[in-house]
Amino acid sequence: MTAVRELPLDQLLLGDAVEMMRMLPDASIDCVFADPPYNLQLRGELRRPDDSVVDGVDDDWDKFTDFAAYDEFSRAWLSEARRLMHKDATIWVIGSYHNIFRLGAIMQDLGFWILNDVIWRKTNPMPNFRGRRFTNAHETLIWAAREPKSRYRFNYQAMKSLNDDTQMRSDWTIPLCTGGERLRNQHGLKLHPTQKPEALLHRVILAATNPDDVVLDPFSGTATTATVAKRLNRHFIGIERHPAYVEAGWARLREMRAAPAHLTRPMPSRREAPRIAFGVLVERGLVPPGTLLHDRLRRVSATVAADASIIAGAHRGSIHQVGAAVQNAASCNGWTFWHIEREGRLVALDHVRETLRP
Amino acid sequence: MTAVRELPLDQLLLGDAVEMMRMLPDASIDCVFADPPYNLQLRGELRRPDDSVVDGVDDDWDKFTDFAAYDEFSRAWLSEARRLMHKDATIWVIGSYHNIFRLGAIMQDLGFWILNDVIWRKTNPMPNFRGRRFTNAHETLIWAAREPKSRYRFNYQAMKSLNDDTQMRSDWTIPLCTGGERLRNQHGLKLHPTQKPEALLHRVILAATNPDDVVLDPFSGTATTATVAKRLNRHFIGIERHPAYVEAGWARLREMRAAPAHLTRPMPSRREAPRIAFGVLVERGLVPPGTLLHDRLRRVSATVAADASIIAGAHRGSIHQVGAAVQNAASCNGWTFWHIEREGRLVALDHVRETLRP
DNA sequence: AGAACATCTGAATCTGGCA
DNA sequence: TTGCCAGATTCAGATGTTC
Repeated sequence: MTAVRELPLDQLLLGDAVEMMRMLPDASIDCVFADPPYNLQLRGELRRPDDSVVDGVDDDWDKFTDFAAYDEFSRAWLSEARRLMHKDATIWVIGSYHNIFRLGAIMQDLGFWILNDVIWRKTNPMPNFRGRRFTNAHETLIWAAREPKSRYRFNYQAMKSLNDDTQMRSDWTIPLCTGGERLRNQHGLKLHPTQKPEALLHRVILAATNPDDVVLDPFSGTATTATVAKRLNRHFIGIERHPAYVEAGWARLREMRAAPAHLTRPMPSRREAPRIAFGVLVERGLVPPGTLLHDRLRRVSATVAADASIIAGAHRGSIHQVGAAVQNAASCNGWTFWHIEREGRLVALDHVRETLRP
Repeated sequence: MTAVRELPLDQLLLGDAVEMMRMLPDASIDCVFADPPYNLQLRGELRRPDDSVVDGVDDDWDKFTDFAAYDEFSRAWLSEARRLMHKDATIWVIGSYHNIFRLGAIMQDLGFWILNDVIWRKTNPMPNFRGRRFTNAHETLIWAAREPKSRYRFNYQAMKSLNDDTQMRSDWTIPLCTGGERLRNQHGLKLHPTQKPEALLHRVILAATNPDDVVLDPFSGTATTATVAKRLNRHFIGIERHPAYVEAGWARLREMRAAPAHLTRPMPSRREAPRIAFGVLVERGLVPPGTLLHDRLRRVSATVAADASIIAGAHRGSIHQVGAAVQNAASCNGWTFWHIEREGRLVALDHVRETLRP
């Protein structure tokens, strides 16, 4: 494969993460999700965190050789990922205490701007059999923008909606991937040691992308990221070096149907809603010239002029400017500060404005 | 001050962390708890939606020019701490995404052996006022042994007892330090910007030390670590460079009474652990160690231990077991059997527990 | 006295579009 | 790039005030 101009959209690419990423063009990716292997073994084999817990090999880590090799490997793929990300793109990286501190520090050194660390709290973690430590009941995700000035996407209202209408917190309680979702071979053994739950990717993708965005997973495994991306009408590119995983991933993708497009758009946020100027309310007679505006407790009032400026004593200007002036404040949201009287009760301008929205 | 041979036990030392640690002898400390500056990089004033100003951390001690400066500072104090720790000692370090990845990587580089990363889940975090990120609802603790071969202390049964008789997980749900526990100045403002809850230190110290062990806190602040260590009959050494904090710490220590020694020993590990959900009340100070419990008619009484077991005569165990034993009954609901005295009246534990529910 | 309501606050890397 | 300014944005819990 040689470098391509056009992105290979909705593909699982068989090959090494860094080598394959080198083929892709700069600034072409909207979001990266990466579940990197955590250790480099002597034969170049890559192991993942859960593997080490089961096998008990975590105690055998040779820190001097392996930390350096792991850091070099991490810098290589993170640098390539950063090149592929456009200015406002974000990246998610998941790991455990074995590797996440190194990954986080390297990301900061490369110029990524951490937005949150997010905890995946497992409802059903593997117990600690030897009773010598706390049950390892979580993994850590780092969510970062390409750079401090990125104007990154965050679907705040969608996350709030997903969480009973309160802000989504940095700790997510989600079960392990088990049961029918867990891919198995002919012998009923799990196909991949660390298959992530689709619920986790659902939240990641819904939080940080829009429909038709391109999500890259450089350690695709059995294509959980790609599968959820397809369901949510996002484009995906997966890279995986084990042919068996790629094959299983394609089979999984064939089974997945995308949800109807209108259901996968994030909950519209007020920030992104079309702006409605106060003048429109005046023009259309909802707040005719001469109307009296009051603050919530009727301590101050103002009069609406025909040009949608308002007048309070010596102050004249926008609803925001005059609201700030009468409070002696630096700034003010006039939409929520000012009210009009309707049937004897005060109603915020913000509420009046709602009647103009679809 | 010059180097000492004997440890200055149960003292708050006024001075710089690294300089003061240099005075102390090698391999003399059993456990370190460190809450270093987080290197927050706050760019401007932040206001709540109601336009009030958030009182952020703007202290000089949290100002570093860049990551390199922060790393150098971190390597210096972590190296000294490691020299002071004996072979089997452990260290706890708390931080947020701003600094914890750098700290974790440096700890690994210095030869510490990470045992767990532990998440402090805050029940009542400050929201994200701008709706641009996930609510920052947790902080991360790293628990590490001095070296891979350390035979470190972990009071497994005490942790299990504190957690409803199931293994203590790596995520701990504990509220912020507020209310009466929060130290304030004459004007009612918080004395220290980042005072940690005693419940957090209770769990840390109970998990990883024995009575009479020496706990070092190189960034002692208002002496939360020292205060909880005293309550649990551990020795402490606190280092703090701000005289006002040291003074407040001494005042706080004078108020604290150590619990009776036999109540602060961890639950014997061979013993069948009781089925309780009582530990949270002990940890949060609602039923502090040493509290006397009575039955409704004050015919029998028992004493609360730090690990939430209770003692009545020769009986020691859960509130349920001891309740059954003193009645010569097959079983007993300790929540309704045992009462504490409040303003001269007996209140059932079940009622005390209600205050922790929403 | 107690319920109902109002106010305050906590380790925070906290906006975006247009001229 | 910088400056201006419209306007979007909060949860749990403790404490204080009013009815």
